[in-house]
Amino acid sequence: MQKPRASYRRESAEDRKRQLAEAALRCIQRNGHAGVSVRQIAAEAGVTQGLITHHFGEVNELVAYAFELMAADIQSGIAAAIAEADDTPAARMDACIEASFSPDIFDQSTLGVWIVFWSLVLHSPKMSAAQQRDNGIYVNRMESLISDLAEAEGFRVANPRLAAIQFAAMFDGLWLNWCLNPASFSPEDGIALCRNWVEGLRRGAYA
Amino acid sequence: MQKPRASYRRESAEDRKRQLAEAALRCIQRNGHAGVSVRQIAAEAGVTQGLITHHFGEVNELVAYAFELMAADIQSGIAAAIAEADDTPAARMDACIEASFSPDIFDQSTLGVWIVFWSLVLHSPKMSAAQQRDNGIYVNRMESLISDLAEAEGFRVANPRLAAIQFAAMFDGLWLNWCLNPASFSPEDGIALCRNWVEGLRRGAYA
DNA sequence: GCGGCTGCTATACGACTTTATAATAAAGGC
DNA sequence: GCCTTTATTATAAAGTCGTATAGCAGCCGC
Repeated sequence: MQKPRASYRRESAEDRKRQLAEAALRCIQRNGHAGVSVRQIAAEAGVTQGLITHHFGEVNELVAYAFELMAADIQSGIAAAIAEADDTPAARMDACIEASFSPDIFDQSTLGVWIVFWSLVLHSPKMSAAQQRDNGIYVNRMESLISDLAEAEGFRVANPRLAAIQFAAMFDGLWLNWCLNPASFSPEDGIALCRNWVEGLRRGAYA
Repeated sequence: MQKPRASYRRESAEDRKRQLAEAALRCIQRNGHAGVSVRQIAAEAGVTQGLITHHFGEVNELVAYAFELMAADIQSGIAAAIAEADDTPAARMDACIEASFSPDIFDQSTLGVWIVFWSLVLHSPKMSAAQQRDNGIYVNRMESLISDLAEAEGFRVANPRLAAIQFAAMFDGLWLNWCLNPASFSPEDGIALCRNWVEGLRRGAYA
């Protein structure tokens, strides 16, 4: 009376982990927190539950892995845009701003997943560690952009680190608010607002 | 073999709903999303599970109610601080900033709950409606503060509504980031950063 | 073409979840 | 002091959750 065993493809651990993580992202995108479930994710990936245990031990590990994957994607998107820009601090700063509001990132289903991740950070050490890593990279980049711009254009920023934290927080806040209420402003508005913020830097508001 | 029925106090619907909501907040504070559970909340409130069904029908309703309660608290705290300030636009703006970083609001356990709420908004119509109401009030206030300040001090802000949205998003972003990583900056830093942002306004960065 | 490694399936178990329903007792009106 | 109202308890039913375990089967080396 047993179910006949299903046929399957054997995959490398790395590939499979990625597949599972991507399935997890789709589940969270669709169902929010409710999507964080071994069964749902396994079904989405077209495998059985045991496979998640096998590769990750526990679900939190999988979720943290998915987070890191997504964070790396976002980071590399922004980094690439900056690298492609003209090699002036102003152009690089602007490229960062534009990339942050590009459809790849500034997308409701992407950000919806991101918000769920945030809510997990406080209660999962793995997630917390991953978030701190990611945020550190993020803020460091912002700090460089700000410092370089200040030096190139000859204005002063008293504490570039703090300014960078604010800049990063502003992005997060705009992402969050737009995701929760997309009608309130457009991506172009977001870009304009961030440029204004930089203009404030130039005019010595942070000196 | 039945359990002897426990004695209890009868309370007005309003009081009981508030008690349940407060218990829910404590549970979420303690356990994040896992705290959103009829059983946990009922235990925390010292009542049986059925009572939640009785008063709210389903859990989401209770959570939304708790959200509104907490949102109203935060709003009234900030509103009170503004009302107590000197009646100049600059003083009122500053009071708003300081209140936003006061220990009542800028508190990890408070913000931790808040983040969980955010993550629920996208998947719960009730929560979404409540969030939009709350956010609307919030942004409106910011817009008034900005417009009044601009008029009083004679600088120009091209789009006060958008500026207000950014200001609000900046608060959210700073709350979020500090909550996830309290070591990165202090409340005083947050206040200084927001003042700098206002200084940017004054210097015409948003004209 | 034949073993062996291990990725993978299938299944079971126990704890926990929400929601529904009937019974009970507390409190207010009279 | 009784009677009604209804807030509240107790309990059940049905489902989902995560984790563990046993063994099959795809693939690699030979």
